[in-house]
Amino acid sequence: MKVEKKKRKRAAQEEEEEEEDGELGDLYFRGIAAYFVETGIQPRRLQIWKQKLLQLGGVVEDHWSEHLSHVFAASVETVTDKCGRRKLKKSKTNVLKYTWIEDCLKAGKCLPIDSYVLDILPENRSVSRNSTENSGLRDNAPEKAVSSSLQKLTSSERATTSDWMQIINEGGEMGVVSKGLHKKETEGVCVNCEGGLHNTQGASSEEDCDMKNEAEASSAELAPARDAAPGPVDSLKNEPEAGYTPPNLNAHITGPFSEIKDIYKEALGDDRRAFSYYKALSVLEKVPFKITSVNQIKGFPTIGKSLMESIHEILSTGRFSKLEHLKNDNKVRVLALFGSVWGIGPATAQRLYDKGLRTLEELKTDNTLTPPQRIGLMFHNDIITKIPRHEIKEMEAIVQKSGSELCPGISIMCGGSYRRGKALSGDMDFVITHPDGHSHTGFLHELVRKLKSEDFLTEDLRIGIEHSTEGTDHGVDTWFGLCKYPGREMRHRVDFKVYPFDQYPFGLIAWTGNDILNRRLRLLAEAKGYSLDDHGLYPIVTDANGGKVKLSVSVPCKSECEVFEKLGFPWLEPHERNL
DNA sequence: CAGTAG
DNA sequence: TGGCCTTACTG
DNA sequence: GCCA
Repeated sequence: MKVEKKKRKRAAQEEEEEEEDGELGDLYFRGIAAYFVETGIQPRRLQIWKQKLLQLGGVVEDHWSEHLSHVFAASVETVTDKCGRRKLKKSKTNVLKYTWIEDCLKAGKCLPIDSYVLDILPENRSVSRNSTENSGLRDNAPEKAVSSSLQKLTSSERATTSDWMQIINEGGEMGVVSKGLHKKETEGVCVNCEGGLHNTQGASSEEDCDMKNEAEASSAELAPARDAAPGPVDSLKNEPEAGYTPPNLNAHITGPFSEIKDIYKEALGDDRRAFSYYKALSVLEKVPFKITSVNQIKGFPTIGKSLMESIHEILSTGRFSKLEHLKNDNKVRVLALFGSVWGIGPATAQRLYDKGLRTLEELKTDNTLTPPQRIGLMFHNDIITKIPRHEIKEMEAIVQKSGSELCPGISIMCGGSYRRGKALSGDMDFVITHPDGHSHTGFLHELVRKLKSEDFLTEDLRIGIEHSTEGTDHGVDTWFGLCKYPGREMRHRVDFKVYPFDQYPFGLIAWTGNDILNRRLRLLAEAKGYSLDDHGLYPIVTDANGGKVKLSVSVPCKSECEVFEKLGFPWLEPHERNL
C-alpha cells in the first residue's frame, strides 16, 4: 500500500486520434471495425487493445452489429451470449480471440487470423465442430468485409468511438458518460454488486451476512434494470474471474521506473515528477505483451516524450542512464535511504544529510527525531518488507476475532491492496464499522488496547481524533501503528479507520483504492456536481450569491455499489480496481 | 506552521 | 506556461 | 514528468 497510495494527479487524456495517425505508414489495423466482448477481460487490457486498434487505423464500436469486420472475445461462450449464436453465424464477422491482437502487436503487423478464430458451434453446445464451414467463413479476406463496413461508418459512429476512448482513457470528463458504458452499468451493477460483497475477503460470519442482506436489499431496489436484461446478467454472473494478477511482462521497464519514482518522491521531493512515473507504471504493468519497441506503445496515455526516450534507451541499450546517474550520486542515495524511513520525508532527509549523517546507524544517534520517526527507523527493515497475502488473511482473522469479542456485530475488513487481490502488500488497512449505527463509537480505543494486550499491536505511530458521541461531526477514528505476525518479532504497518455505518461504503471505497480509481471517482463526482471523499457524496449547490457550497449532508449509500451507481461508474469488483 | 502520510 | 488532491496529525 |  505504502508505495501506491500516494499522490494522484490528473491522468492522461485521450490522444488526438485519426488525424495524425493518417500520416503514419504502418496502420496495419486499417479498415477493421471491431466490437469487443468485455466479459472475462480485465478492463485495463481492454483499454490497451482498443487503444492500439484505434491507433493503428481500426475502429472500435461500443455495440455489436452485423456489419462489423471483427468481434473479439475471450471465449465462444462469452461472444455467443453477447451477440447471439445465430446472428454471428449469419454475419461475415470474424470472431477472434484477443490473442490475435496481442500477437499482431508483438509482430508489428497484421497476422493471418486462421489460428485465432473462435468457432461458433451450432445450437447444441457439444464438442463436435464443423471446421469446414467455419474455415470457409473465416477465410474471407479481412479487406473485403472491412471495406464495406468502412463505408457504413458514419461520422456519428466515429464520434461514438471517440467518446469511448475518452472514457476509457481517462474516466474524467465523464459528464458525457456514454452509451456503451451506461448500458453496461444498468445491466451489470446490481448483480455484480451482490457478488462483490459476497466476495469480500474474510468478513466475520455475522458481518458477511449483514453485507449480503445489504447487497440484496440494494439489488431489489434496482430490480427493474436487472429484469430488463436477463441474458447479459446471467453471463455476467457466471463470468469466470480469470487471473487476478496477470504477470507483468515488462519488468525490464517498470523495475527501473519504479526505482526512479521512489527517488523522485522520497529523496528529492519531486512529487509531480514521481507521480508521472507512477501513472506510467500502472499503464506499463498491464501491457499484455512484452514491449520490444517504442513503436508498440506510441501514443499511450501518460507516456510522453521523455518517458518514451527513456523506454527507448532501456530497450536498445539495457540501461537507464537517468536512474544510474541518480543512484551513483552519493547524496541522492543517502536522501533516498533516509526518506524511506516512515515519518521522514525529503525535507527531513535533507536536514539530516546536512548535519553530516550518512547511514541509518548514524541516524539512530540523532536526538532530533520525533518518536514516530524513531519507531520508523528502529523497524525500518521490517516495515519495508512486503507482507504475503496468506499472512494478512490470518492477521485479519485475529483482528476480527478480538473485535467481535469486544463488540458483537462489529464489521472489520482489511482493505487496501490486500482487498484488491494483490499477492503482497506493504501494509494493512482495516476499515471498521457497526451496522447498528452507534456501537462503533469508542470502539477503536478498546480494540487497540485489547490487541496490544494480546501482543499483536506493538507500537503507536499516530492516533486519530476522538469520535464524537453526538455523531454531528465527520470524525473518523484512526490509528496508525505497528503489529507482529504471531510468533515473530518482525513489525508490519497497520492502519485502522472506524466509520459510522452511513459513511462506511465511502470509507471502504476510499481505503480499497487504488489511488487512480479514487481519483477518477472524485473527478466524476465533481463533473456531476458532487464532492466525494472517504465519508460521503455531497451535492454542490449554488447559493444566493452564486457561490459554490458543499452541502453537509451526503447522498445516502448503503453499499459500495450504490456509490458507483449513483456516480454512474461501472461497477468494479475489488480485484478489478487495480487501475 | 512545515512536514508527513494516506 | 501552469496545474496536477485533500485532510488531519505531529512537533 | 504529462497535458491542455
